[in-house]
Amino acid sequence: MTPQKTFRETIAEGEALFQPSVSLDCVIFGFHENELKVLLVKAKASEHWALPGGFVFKEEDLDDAAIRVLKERTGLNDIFLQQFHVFGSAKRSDWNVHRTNFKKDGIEIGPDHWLLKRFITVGYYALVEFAHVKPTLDTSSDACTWWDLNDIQELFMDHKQILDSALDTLRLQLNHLPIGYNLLPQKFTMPELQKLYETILNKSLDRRNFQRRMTGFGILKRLKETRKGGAHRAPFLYSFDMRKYRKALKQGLYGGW
Amino acid sequence: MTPQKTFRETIAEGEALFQPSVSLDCVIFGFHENELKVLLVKAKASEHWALPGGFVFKEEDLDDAAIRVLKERTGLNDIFLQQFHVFGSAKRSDWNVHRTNFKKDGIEIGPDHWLLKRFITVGYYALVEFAHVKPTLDTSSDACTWWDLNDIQELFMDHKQILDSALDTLRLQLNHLPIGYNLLPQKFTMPELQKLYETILNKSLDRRNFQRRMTGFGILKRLKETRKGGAHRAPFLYSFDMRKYRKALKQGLYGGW
DNA sequence: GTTCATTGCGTCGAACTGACACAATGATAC
DNA sequence: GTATCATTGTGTCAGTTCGACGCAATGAAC
Repeated sequence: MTPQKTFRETIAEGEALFQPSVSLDCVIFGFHENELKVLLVKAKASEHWALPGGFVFKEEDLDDAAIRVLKERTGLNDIFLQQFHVFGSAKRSDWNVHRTNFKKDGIEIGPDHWLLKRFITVGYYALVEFAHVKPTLDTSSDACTWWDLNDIQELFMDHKQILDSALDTLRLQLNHLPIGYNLLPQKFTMPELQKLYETILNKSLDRRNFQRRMTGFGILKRLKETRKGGAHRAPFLYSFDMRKYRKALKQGLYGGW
Repeated sequence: MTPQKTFRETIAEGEALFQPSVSLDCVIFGFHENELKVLLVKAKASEHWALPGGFVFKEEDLDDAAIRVLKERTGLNDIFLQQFHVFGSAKRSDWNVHRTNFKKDGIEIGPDHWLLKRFITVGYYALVEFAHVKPTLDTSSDACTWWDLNDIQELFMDHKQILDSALDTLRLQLNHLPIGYNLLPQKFTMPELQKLYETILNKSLDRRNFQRRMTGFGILKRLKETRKGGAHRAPFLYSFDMRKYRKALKQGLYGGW
């Protein structure tokens, strides 16, 4: 069973397999070399790169479908994954434009084909540890790789808008959720954590105030080790105190009212 | 065209009219007599009360469908309305249980009828001014009325869960959005605004600190008038400074980082 | 006019925030 | 081996905010 064949199969049998009208797209964030990255796929159906997405099997929970898509693209289970918005504009998909692209691959689909119908898509965003991800092709894609957030100009259909919306959500969540755990390796230094925050917020923070604030949350454990090998003074390594981390995940970092 | 007839028509023609698989439900919050209220409908299809909901026309934007449902139930346009979560469990709907209820109303539907299929529903929550709402029946309901939040025990399908989720979202939004504008009349007193916050958060706040904080946001205008007629000192009336209010809606009340 | 719950305004110490100083560290250059 | 120097750990300090509470003014009820 070649990939091409399963792709054809999916296209042929999709209507029977999937919940109609509904799709999902994942904005998968990673952090590498002090830059925020997004995992994109090059869809066969288009010239453009796209967010990894998929459809929901008829007996499958929506959230499980998102977990499945993530697992298929990254090889990862047990990941921070959250829906953030539904994109339901009537005109958001224009698959008909892409019929010709299918043709180029020798795949003919009729004008009433299920793939050409209107889809309402649920946006999920995921935070993953860059080094653990093995970007994996699926049968409907030519490529699957990390993109630097700053290099992304135009994407398939409304996927750029979905991406921007996910970034907004991430920036908002940064205020009341302990984000670092999902994007950094288990052990990390304070400057690394700060770079992550600076990158997401796109603004520089005071080193000393940042440290005071983060330690103040009480969700970090300072280890005895330091990160040697840098050109200067070796910073301490930290890891998350999982008990307090989970508590903060539920309650939020700020009490609010 | 009697209501009963359009109900039958909708049931008969729905498959051709609506986007399959997708529905939406609205959690409509109001504030009255110092209590948080939710607008519910008594569905013909069930013994239970339900959230006002609907389906998406084939050429209609998802958000427009929510606006339409809200307009139909409340008579209101131009309302604070926001999607907050998608409920996509495969087992969330068990319409088959309710086939018998249709039968009681003399409506027979087959086992493959579109209404019995699986739906993924998008949850919207709305904040409305209680006094402006005219609860309006639709053709699929026996009743439509306000319920006190505390009196709601069990609802249709998973609607109680949807309601609880909306309330969580509202409580979270309270931290960074100027909420009062949508739930209170144009002119209101500080104690009234405080009661609203206390009701939503289910906890009492210090009168003086509340006032300092709210005025500190700079989105309120104190009017020259006072609310006479109360048994004691007449409190000043306030209204929202719309320019600063809209700015706060976009930027959030707290800077965060 | 007295009563009294409620409202407007203010105070005070504790906690937090932003800006910055200074010493310690550790690889690199010489 | 030692000087260099960017980077890190820790601390200070003034300005601001926050939670708790005091007190006088108000206005309907008696």
